[in-house]
Amino acid sequence: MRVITRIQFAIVRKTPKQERSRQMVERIVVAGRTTLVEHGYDAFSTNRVATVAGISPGSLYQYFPGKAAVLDLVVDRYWEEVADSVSAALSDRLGGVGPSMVHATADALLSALEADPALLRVVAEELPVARNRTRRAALEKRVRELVAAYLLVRPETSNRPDPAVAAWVLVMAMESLAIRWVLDQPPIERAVVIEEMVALAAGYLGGLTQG
Amino acid sequence: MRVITRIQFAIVRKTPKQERSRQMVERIVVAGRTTLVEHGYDAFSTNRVATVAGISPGSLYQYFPGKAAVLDLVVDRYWEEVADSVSAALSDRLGGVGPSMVHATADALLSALEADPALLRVVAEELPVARNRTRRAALEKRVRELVAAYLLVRPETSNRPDPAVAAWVLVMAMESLAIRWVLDQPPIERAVVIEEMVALAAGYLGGLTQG
Amino acid sequence: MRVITRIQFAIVRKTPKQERSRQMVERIVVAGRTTLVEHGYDAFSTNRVATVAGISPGSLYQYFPGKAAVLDLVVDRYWEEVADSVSAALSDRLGGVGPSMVHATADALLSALEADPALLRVVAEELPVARNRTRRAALEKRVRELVAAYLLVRPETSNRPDPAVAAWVLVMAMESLAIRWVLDQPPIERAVVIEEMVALAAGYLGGLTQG
Amino acid sequence: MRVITRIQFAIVRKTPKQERSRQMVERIVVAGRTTLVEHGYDAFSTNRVATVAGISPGSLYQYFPGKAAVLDLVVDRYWEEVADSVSAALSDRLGGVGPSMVHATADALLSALEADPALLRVVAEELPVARNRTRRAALEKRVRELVAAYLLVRPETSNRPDPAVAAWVLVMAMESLAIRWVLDQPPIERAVVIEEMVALAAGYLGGLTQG
DNA sequence: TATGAATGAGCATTCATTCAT
DNA sequence: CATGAATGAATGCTCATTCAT
Repeated sequence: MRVITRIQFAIVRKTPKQERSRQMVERIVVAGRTTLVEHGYDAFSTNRVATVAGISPGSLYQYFPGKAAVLDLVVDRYWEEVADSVSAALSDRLGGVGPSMVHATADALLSALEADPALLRVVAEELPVARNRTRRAALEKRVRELVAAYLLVRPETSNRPDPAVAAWVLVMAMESLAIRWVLDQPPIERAVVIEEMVALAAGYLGGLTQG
Repeated sequence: MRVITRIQFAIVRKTPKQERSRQMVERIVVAGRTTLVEHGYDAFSTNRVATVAGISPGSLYQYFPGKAAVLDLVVDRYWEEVADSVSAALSDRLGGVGPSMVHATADALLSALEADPALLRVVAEELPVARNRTRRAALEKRVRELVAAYLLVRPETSNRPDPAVAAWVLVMAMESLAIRWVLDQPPIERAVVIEEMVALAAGYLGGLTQG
Repeated sequence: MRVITRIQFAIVRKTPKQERSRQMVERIVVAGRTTLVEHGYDAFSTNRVATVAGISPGSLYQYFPGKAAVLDLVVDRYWEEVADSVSAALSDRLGGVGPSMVHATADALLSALEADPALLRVVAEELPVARNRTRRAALEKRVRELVAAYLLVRPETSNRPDPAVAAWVLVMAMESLAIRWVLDQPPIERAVVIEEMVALAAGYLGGLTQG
Repeated sequence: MRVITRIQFAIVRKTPKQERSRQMVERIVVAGRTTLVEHGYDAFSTNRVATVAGISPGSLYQYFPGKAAVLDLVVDRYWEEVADSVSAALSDRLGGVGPSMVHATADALLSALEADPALLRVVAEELPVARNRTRRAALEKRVRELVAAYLLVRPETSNRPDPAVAAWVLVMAMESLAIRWVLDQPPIERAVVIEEMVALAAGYLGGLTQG
């Protein structure tokens, strides 16, 4: 065990150079995220991000090819975090019955989005969506495929004719509801939205009511 | 008839000054919309909008306090058009049975969004959404209240405990699905999305199947 | 006469707007020339030129599409001045005999170049020649054609088989010698260089010795 | 033989340190020249040159005080090559008769310039000429002195009063014509320019026709 | 010595807004 | 009212040079 650990160290550990580079990238991404959250997209200039990161504008370009790349990484990280949470919750319950799975997933999604509403606001509302379109689409696809797979494996859980279509509808609706609930703060209790999301999914699929 | 006309005139007619002003506002809004559709948000500069409107940049500031105000009005108009279509479809069917009403509404919504996909793309994806937040929220509210009223008047159509909450969920889900379907062009037939939207609403409310 | 004058005024006079614009272009060109002469090409930045011209950087772009255009105009003006002097001297003597014509032309060329040696230095030595290549080539061509025409009209003045070739050789040699004499300041009297230039031309053409 | 070798070694061999240094300077100069030829002066950045030389930007500064020094040496080398060719041709014919000497020299000059037109273009047209001024002047001087010496030794070959002046005029004119012919590619045959250059020199000196 | 990450002043250009005419 | 020239702060980015390792 000890030996294996050592070998893993030898393989996984970065050289000092790579390590320092990774740290700078991290500092810049954090600075970018901070800037975005605290001052919005308009303030997201390379000079400002560099200043917040405590480096010179020139140094930023040693780690990123340009402003867009910094933004991309910040946004990527964000959606990745969200997708990770949701995927984890979804995967954990994949063997379970319908409603509780939806419930857990909705809960996980809300939690992930609630973690940093300010960043969610910027990412979802202030950004030229074109920028994060691809990434967001990729993550939606990832979740969608998970859902479609589930529907395919357990056809008795759904009345809908096409699992792919059903997955698209479900993921889109759930995502939108969750985002809007977090951002718009309608006078609806957290537990209530989740219930409603479950009801929406359950009612749509029909078969879930038996689960 | 004459009298009525006069009265209407008295009420509706603006002074010449106001009338001219209204026309200029109109020209500017149209110019802004055109610019947005044809060249995207990046090209939406006050100078360009003024040029397209056939006026000088200075004049634009006589009718709007700044660039943001022009953008706001353009976006307002757009969502107003969409909301008008949907409200009309919804109001027309308010007396009817559930599923067909949802069907008609979804159809109307899709049609409204399909009318100018280029503008929808800009408004929904390129714009700093914060800008049109208020207005869009207002329009969603308008439709939501209509739906809530319906659910209140016909409680048998819904199993959901809180009509206001149900209306929020429904409107949000329908709007999101429609927008994404138009913009992302997933491989789903138009008729199919509508069916799925109906199924989503029907399943959610539960009672619709009986209506 | 008075009437004609008035008409000419009406035709020639610029509108106040055009006049103001012309003055700004002038100010910028002068500022560019000054910058070039006093601080060299490295200092020729749009911001500096604008500052020297007493305007804001943005204003420069109302009169020129970019930095290159300002530089081009400065350089154009310079070579035009030089070519004008030389052409004038050449044209004046076109009917005269050989050596005195060459003498007068060389004198005119030297005088033109001596007028602003600092600018000559920058234009001839510091500039990315690509920039003023075209213009300089055009002016050389202009003078060359004049010379070729002369040689064609008065074949007895030249022993050289091809007037076009002879013109190319003469113009190039004279231009180079004049520029280098002004810039390098070799220990050669002004009168002597001119004499030598005359001798060079006369000897080359051969027939001139009779003039 | 062995002894001689040792002596040569003692004289020629640098200490290992000097030797290594010389090699690095060489690598950098070659890298600079390559960069200049392949990508022009704009690409001539210290970082790029260092990369091409296979060293780090910091190391470059161990061998050169700055970018300018690298450029200077590259340019020096170039003009030295050219001057070597010309001097050689000139020296070879120093004992010979006039016209054939001029012919051979002009031919050598053209050949030297034609050897690397890309570099000639950069050196003669793209560079801030101020940079290579000194060196180029030195090389012109070298050739000039050779010519002056010849004129002094063989006064019968020249009608010109001052050999130094005549040498200046001749060298300048020949050099300029050759450079421009190579770079501008006028519609003149190679043999023809050489003939014209010979005629120019011969006519100028006058006495050559007798030689 | 050699390195190469870090620097930071500087660049050309844009555009929302103002204000004298 | 209308104009449009003028503004000037701000932008993304470069690159010759330095210096801690």
